[in-house]
Amino acid sequence: MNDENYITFYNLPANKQNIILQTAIIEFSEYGYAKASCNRIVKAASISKGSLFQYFGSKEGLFVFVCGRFIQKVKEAVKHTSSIHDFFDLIRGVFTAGIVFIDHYPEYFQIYLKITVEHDVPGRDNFLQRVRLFSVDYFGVACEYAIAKGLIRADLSVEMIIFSIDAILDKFFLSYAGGDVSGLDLTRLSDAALTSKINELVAVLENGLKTGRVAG
Amino acid sequence: MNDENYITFYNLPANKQNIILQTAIIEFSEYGYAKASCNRIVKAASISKGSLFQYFGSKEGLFVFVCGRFIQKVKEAVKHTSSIHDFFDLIRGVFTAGIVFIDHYPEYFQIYLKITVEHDVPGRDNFLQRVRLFSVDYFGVACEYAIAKGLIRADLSVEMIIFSIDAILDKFFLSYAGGDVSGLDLTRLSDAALTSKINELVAVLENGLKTGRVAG
Amino acid sequence: MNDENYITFYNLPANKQNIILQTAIIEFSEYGYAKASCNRIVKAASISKGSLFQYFGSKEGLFVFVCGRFIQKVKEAVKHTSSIHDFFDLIRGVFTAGIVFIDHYPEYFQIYLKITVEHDVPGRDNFLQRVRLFSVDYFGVACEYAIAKGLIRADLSVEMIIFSIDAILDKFFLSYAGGDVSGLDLTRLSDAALTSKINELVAVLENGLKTGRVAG
Amino acid sequence: MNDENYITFYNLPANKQNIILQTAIIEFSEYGYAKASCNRIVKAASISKGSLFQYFGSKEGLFVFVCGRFIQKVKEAVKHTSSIHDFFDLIRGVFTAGIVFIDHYPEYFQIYLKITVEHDVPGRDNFLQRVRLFSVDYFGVACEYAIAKGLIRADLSVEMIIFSIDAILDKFFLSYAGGDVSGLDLTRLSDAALTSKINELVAVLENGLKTGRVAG
DNA sequence: CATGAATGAGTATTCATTCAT
DNA sequence: AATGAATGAATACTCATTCAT
Repeated sequence: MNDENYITFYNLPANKQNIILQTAIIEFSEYGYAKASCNRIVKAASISKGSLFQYFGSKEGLFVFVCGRFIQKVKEAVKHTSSIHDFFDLIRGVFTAGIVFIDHYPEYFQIYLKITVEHDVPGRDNFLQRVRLFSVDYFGVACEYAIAKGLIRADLSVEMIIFSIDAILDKFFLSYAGGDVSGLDLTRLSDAALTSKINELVAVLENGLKTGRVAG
Repeated sequence: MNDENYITFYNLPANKQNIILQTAIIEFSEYGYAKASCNRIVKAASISKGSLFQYFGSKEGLFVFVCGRFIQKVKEAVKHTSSIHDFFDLIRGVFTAGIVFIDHYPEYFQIYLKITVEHDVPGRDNFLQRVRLFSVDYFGVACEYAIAKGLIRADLSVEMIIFSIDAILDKFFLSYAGGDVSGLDLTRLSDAALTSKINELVAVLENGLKTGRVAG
Repeated sequence: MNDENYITFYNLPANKQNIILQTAIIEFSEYGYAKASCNRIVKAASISKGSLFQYFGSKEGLFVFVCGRFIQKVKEAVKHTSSIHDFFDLIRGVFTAGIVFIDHYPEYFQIYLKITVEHDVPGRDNFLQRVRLFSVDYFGVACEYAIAKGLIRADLSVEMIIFSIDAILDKFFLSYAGGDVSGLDLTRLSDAALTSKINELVAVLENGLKTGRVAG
Repeated sequence: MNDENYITFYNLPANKQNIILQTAIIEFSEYGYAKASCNRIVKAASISKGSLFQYFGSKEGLFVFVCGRFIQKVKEAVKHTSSIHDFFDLIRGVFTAGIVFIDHYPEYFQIYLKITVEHDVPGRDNFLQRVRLFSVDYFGVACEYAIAKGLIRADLSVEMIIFSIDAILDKFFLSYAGGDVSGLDLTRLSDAALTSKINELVAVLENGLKTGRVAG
């Protein structure tokens, strides 16, 4: 399964493709890579064992395929935020985009989380770099622009600014997806309540925690 | 493995106990709970299969035992920060304590990360609540005190303040432990460079990102 | 192994099916359920370990399958006695049918005996109710009819009449199958000798149950 | 564990002996011989593994010991019936003795049942011959005497007479112990109801065996 | 005499992958 | 192109017995 990847699979009727893909996504999201079972997948998707391996060559091939689809969806989800020009509005836009993504593709998000901590996942590093939803490449330009305009403190490195933003986004999405065991439960909040939480977090990023001004 | 737990194990000579414990820690840190292999453990620790189950009753028993040791170590690591009174110094203290912990027990930290995303881990929720190193319970009191003293903005909820701090700490430790694939590599930094990064992050928390003051 | 049971097994060539079934029957008859070994079965049947579980899903699945076949055979064995109208001839017919069954399927009879005293056998109660070869349901109608006709003493309850008959049949079959260690060895008797024993036992029952005196 | 059997065990304080014996009895009654676990026994009896094997040499040795005690109890239970002179009163006496025995030693009775169908039980044949509670040796003399006196039909062989009686006793005790799945449940009957059932069964035997007509 | 740690073959079951049809 | 039977090493776990202390 090196070159002409997945051609047999693409010849399948679209709805059969979808069933197989969905089944695989669910399996990987539930069990991660290593514990996912091809046996369960073929049973749940009602295809023969031989077919799965004909389509994807191996468990690994299937997983790489699923990850590819994942990345496509991420790109689509983030696309429309590119028109936002204010730096902190952009952050808010990313919060929103993330929520929408998790609502649409909760299993993909689970897969992402699993891969994060699982070693020995094929294509792990490559995948994580590409999928890391809203990171360096994305905020980098906007951040440098904001510094240049004097809108952001110049005594902070771009690197650590983005790190801070990423950190809060990561934890927020994790909590929203229900995977966080810290006190905060974002799972069952109304849209308004959620927006309020987001505003608080952006406020922290914007203005910090202290009452008296320190430096600028 | 309910009552008089681990008595057989405790009767073992100390160095044998250590070998077994270490072997188990390494296995769980590498594979998580589900994929960890008792076979590999007994082979690596040079004990018989029967012995492992005599000591811990089950894979689960062994895991719970390892987690217990983990929590002990966490408690020790955090203990000395309790004397710090300035809120942001406390945060710095926690950064340092975390680094020291990860330096001493990198495998424990890996286990923690694995459990974070793995479902069906015995005692998961209980463990995560207890081990969640530097969170709500820990910062809560100090934070409320700082607000009461007027040192921290009152327009932010304690909940979201702690969330922000946790978020940055989590990601920092993750990056330091080498598990983060974001651009930032904290793995090979000198102590001075590390301190500088920490100071930047605390600065963000203290004063936020913006140049002009917004509210207070 | 819930739905479409045993389909893989049924796709096997008939003689392979037979080998596997026979091997399993022998194993269960020799060791009962709990002590029967899947390892021994696959070795004796010359199939791979994986195959056995592909066919039957579990040891339990295999056992249930074997029991199903058992019940089929029992039904066939008893069928032809339904045309017998005289009550004591019917009893004689059941003696004969039992002997024929044990001759044909001695291992099945052993399985039946094992299940009788083994707890924790999957489907035990259900199985015993269905297989209980010549019991309440079977003799019940005939017995009530005989009482109504005045052929059997009315001062005995149907319940205890059947109990008595069952008791003697049970012990007879047990002795015939070689499992009884009472003085009586029915194992190596000629047909004529066997018939004579049966007649003696039916005579006891007849005189015990009948209204009119027969002999003495 | 061949010659000076169990001497170490007999040196134990009586109540320790009892605990060990009881524990073993319960284990064997629940699991039969093959599936009984020495591990469970030593744990439940709170003795060391080494001790058990010092006392009894092996699982087999322990089992044989338990069986020996069993036989003692059986002998005691039947003793007092030896004074009964009427043949059918003797049968009634045996019914009663059996009930009393099962009430006192239900586990022993379970062991007996298990052994009945389990092969590869050490000393099985020997044990079954000796324990077979109320059989040939016991009824033999009384039966021959009754025939000689003309109280029992002479056209039946002693062998089959005893067989019939044994059959009904066996099934009765089995039902009483709750191990029978035939319609009859003797488990929860009052003493009076039980006596009534016994009388019905003895009536069947009496009329079946006696020379003079009794009732009908 | 008592102890209990050590053992290794045993148990049922699952797995990704292959390949003849 | 699709099938699905076959595989054997892997999994966690239990066992009766031994023997040095």
